[in-house]
Amino acid sequence: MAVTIKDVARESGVNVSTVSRALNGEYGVHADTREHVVAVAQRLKYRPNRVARGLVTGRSHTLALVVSDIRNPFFAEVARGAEDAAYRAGYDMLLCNSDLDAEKQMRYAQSLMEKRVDGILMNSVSALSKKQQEQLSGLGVPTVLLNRTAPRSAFSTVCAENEAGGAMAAEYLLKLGHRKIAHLTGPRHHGNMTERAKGFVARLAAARQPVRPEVLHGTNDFPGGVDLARKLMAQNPDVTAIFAASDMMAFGAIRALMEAGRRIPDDVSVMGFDNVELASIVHPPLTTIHQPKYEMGQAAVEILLRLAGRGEHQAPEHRVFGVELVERQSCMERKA
Amino acid sequence: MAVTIKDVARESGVNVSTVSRALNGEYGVHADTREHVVAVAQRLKYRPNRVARGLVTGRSHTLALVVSDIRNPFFAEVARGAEDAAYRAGYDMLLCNSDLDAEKQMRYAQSLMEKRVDGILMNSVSALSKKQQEQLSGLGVPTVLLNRTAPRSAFSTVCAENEAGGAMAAEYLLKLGHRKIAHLTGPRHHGNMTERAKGFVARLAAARQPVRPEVLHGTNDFPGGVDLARKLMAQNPDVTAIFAASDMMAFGAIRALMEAGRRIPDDVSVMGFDNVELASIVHPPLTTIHQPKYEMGQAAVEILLRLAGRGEHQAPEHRVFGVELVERQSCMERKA
DNA sequence: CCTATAATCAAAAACGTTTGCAACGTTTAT
DNA sequence: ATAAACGTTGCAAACGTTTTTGATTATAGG
Repeated sequence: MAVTIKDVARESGVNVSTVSRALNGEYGVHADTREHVVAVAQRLKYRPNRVARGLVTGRSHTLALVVSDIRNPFFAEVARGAEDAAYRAGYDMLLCNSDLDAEKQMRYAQSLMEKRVDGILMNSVSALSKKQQEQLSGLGVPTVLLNRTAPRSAFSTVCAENEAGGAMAAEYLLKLGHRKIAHLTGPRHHGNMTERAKGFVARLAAARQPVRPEVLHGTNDFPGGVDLARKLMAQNPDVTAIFAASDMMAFGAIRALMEAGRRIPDDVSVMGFDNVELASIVHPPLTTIHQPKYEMGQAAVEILLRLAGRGEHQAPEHRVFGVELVERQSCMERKA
Repeated sequence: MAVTIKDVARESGVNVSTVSRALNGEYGVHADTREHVVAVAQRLKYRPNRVARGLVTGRSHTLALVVSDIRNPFFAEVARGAEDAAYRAGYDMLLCNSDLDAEKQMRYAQSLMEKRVDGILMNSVSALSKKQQEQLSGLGVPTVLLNRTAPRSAFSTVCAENEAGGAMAAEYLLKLGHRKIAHLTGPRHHGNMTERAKGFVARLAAARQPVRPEVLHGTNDFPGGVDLARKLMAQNPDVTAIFAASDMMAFGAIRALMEAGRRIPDDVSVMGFDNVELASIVHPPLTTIHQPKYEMGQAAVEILLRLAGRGEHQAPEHRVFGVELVERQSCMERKA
């Protein structure tokens, strides 16, 4: 039905191998024949079957991005950066939503390597057991982990300076004169979030007059923020500043605080982490720690492409991105 | 290197064809041999090469979603619905960001059919010329258009009741007593946005005391909303209600109004369209027209799967989803 | 006991490419 | 003049499946 390389060969009176070489711009075919073949191919509207090509070359020119949920604006931004980089290199990108579900994650991984993807960009493997992680890295397909420092594993990684970011937040809140401080974060052992907390409390503890923040664990999303903020108001009504481990949690906290009649930043200052687009849209505009999401996605596929290039020889690569505080209007000096 | 069907055949002492049938659960292989083959395959950790399979079957078990930008929360939601449906059916989904750029869109389309995707879910083809559209539909791969009523073309479509939604907004604003009304929308001839505007002005004109809204065209995003709202305040400072054709534009408008010292909803009421997650997060929570984004994505791939199932015989399918007004706190009765 | 039928499997032909190797004619070096 | 080298092309094998066809056996019926 579709026109194949054989049709082009027959029509232009040469062998299929010559057509292949001509069309792929390989060395060793006369300029005249190449020209002729190209013309015929164009006339017949020939389009190579990449599946067939993939079978013999062993490469699919396809990457995969597996995130917990593309609706999370953080991942959407990363995805865009990744896809742009892939597109530029002539690669396509599969999208997978894992919900951080271990079984789903493994099923995806299986399917992806059955399709011979050239590389996988994964959000997190924290839900996976040690054995599953080994199984994954044993698949032999280049993999880079996002927002995860895994120095000793076979995986490459791309992440932000989470710990430094936490410290920056602490520094800022301290500078504004806050002493009663809380930290709202995700589940325990959440990788990068844990790091943020670590940097935050460490910096607070290192102050001239050390402060021990209240840290509450919950789910890393809007409802989680609402929930934790309510809990906080119940048990520690006198906090004047809150640092949330993600913007979404910060939004939730703001909602809960407003509903309780607290003014922001007048009564309580709120900080986030990520700097998603909405951070500048909400009211009040959120002061937060920016991490370069787009660039991180981009960098991840660049690593992937490098890894996929050199066949077996894959020493993992690691890349960490700087963060910066972007000051908006959700924080102010503590009233005297 | 990887273990192939031949290895399984050799190891279990049968022919490859038998292995294939056994593993695919086809008729005509003895229960004992099937059992044995399955056991061997499991022991060898055999994973079928889907590229090879795709070459002979002609199906890739892959769908493609091409949207203008996955960072748009509307598309993220659609994408999630689509991907979930695809996953359930054992399909993978490619993600493409077109930026509504015609050339990029065509390049994607080419690449996708070279990879033999089984179906394409496209955001819009409005940027494409007539000729390009024909070229696209001539590709022979099932395609469903999102948010586009294209009754006469070869494409299937999934969209929301845009016109009715616009009318609902008008009705609501009218009921609140507003008479000086503006509509902020996207570029002219933007398909679904045009329909929203149409329903909106029509309903307004049909009122007992007809009102002619001010309608301004701009870009369909946050900055566009900011921009248009500023323009509006300059030329029509006395409007008391604004209906934006998308939530993102509404957010922009809110920002501009607030910066100008207008209170919402006290001074001016604002409505959006889409009901993205943020709509309930921003302050004030946005009154908007909800469209079932997740379900629309889902429905789109269901259609795609049906189309892909029956080979050539593809009569286009059309599905339109109802919308509903969700009332929050960005609108109030016009002061007497 | 022989044949018709069904069940099970093996053999081989596809699917559409890429690619190593041989063949060929022409030029260059010896 | 002959051999070597080179540039251009064809031939055929490979990639890992599915699927069609055909062969072999077992089962049953007459």
